[in-house]
Amino acid sequence: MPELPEVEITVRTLRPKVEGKELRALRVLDPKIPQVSPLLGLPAKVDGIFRGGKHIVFAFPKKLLVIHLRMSGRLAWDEGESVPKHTRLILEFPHGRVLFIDPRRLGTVEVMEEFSKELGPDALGDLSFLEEALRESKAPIKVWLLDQRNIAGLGNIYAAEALFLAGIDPRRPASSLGPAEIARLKQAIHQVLNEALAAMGTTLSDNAYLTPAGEIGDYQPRVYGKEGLPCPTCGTPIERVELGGRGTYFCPRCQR
DNA sequence: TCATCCCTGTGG
DNA sequence: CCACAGGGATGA
Repeated sequence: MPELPEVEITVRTLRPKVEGKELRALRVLDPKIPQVSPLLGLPAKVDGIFRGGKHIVFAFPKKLLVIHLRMSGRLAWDEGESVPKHTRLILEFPHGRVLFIDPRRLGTVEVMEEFSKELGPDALGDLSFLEEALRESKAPIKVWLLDQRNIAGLGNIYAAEALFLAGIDPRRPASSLGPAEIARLKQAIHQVLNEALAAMGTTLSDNAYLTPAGEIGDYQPRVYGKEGLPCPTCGTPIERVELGGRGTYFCPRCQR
């Protein structure tokens, strides 16, 4: 579910709630999740919360608590008492709590000394590295963009959306993109991510993603999930193919 | 570089 | 019932 914009919105929403606050206790409700509580030495003050690719990092004076939401996870800020269905972890603060809710149980929770993941440059940052990096891979550009070691933050929705805006066929080998196409791609990635941030992310029909405040994201994909529907630009039916095992949506006329 | 697996839920 | 799902680690 969550890609860079959803994770970034999550972090921004939680920041004023948890930064500088004391984490009193941590309750693990799912045996799949490791007992991280002793590792953190609670209670402990949250120095900061930040995003690393799609990871959410709670920074304590000596340790980091790193959460990845994977497909169906989300964090919620809650000041009530009830425990919603699929709650896997609860971070207890004096004035409220953070709930990790994850129906599919694919999300991960770990404690690290320092943040070290094999992540490429952040998708929101300077993308000038793409010129050279794309030359070295024959993988389909869509598959390349989804590999977090290449570029961090894009997922299945926004990779498809960026390629649509750039007018690039997702099946094209990365190394086949010319300078003008790469320039369009860089611009399109930033545009799509910034649009999604402004919209507070994307909430699909299943409502799996909500901000920590419980609000939906208003981003409206142009091609993702739109198989058979008319392309917003030219009206040609959107097609779906499988790339790297993931559903991939594109306009066969606008994207070449 | 690919399939397979991890899980559970939903929609056709 | 089967297909599919905003992600990623793993092993062949």
